[in-house]
Amino acid sequence: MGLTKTEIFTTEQNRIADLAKAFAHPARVAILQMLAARKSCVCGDMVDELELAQATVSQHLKELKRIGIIQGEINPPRVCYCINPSVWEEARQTFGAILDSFVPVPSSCC
Amino acid sequence: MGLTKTEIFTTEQNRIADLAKAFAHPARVAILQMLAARKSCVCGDMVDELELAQATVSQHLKELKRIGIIQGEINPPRVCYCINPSVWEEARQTFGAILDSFVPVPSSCC
DNA sequence: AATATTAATCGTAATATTGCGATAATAAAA
DNA sequence: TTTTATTATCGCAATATTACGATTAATATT
Repeated sequence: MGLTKTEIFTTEQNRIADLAKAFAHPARVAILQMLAARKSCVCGDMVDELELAQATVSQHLKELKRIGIIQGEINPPRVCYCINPSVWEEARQTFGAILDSFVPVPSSCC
Repeated sequence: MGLTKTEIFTTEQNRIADLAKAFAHPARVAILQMLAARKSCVCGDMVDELELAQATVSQHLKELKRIGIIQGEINPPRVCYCINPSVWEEARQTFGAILDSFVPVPSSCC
């Protein structure tokens, strides 16, 4: 098939998956690292840093905007992108919670 | 094209992306949540919990094994899956580090 | 008004992912 | 040895993702 059956999972599980998708491609990791470090902010500068075409970078930015983890401010003819602090915090909480929910114990089955 | 240019990114960026992929599909989130809570452990039990075919669940387990975040112990005719504590800890460190690397400041550009 | 700069979008191509039925593999149990 | 139970793998189909050239859109600048 090739279509994720989102309806059989909880809203939370789907949101976790979406937040993880923000980090699930090395180009998006690179973009988020740049924005987190405030190394660059303008789309064109990021295109220069990454060895990817402008259209490709723009597409990754669009996906990050869809998830909500970044926001753009039009400053013609440039667009300045920034991390959305509240969604970044949501990601911190979300990954923190799930990753803290497992505590290793010696007597596990394997 | 459709092929991620892994060679233009750092090993770290590619590893982060891989670890994120473990959580980037709601079915895998559900599997990891079950394993973290030790709710179930055997493949067949997970197939019962999830409304997905056995082949599909097996494929997600394979991907999680490739990433290293789970490990399986053959206990014929069953296979018991568990979280790999060291890779889980790697994920904790990795996501913790990247998510802590951004600190909001009021005077940002957008 | 014409030009230049920058980013978004469109169209296309190729690879990846998701999902499942059918089959194979494995080893215990009868 | 045959049967049963469980999981992995194969083959296929459909959708998603990644990537890029070309074009469009928006707005300063000349």
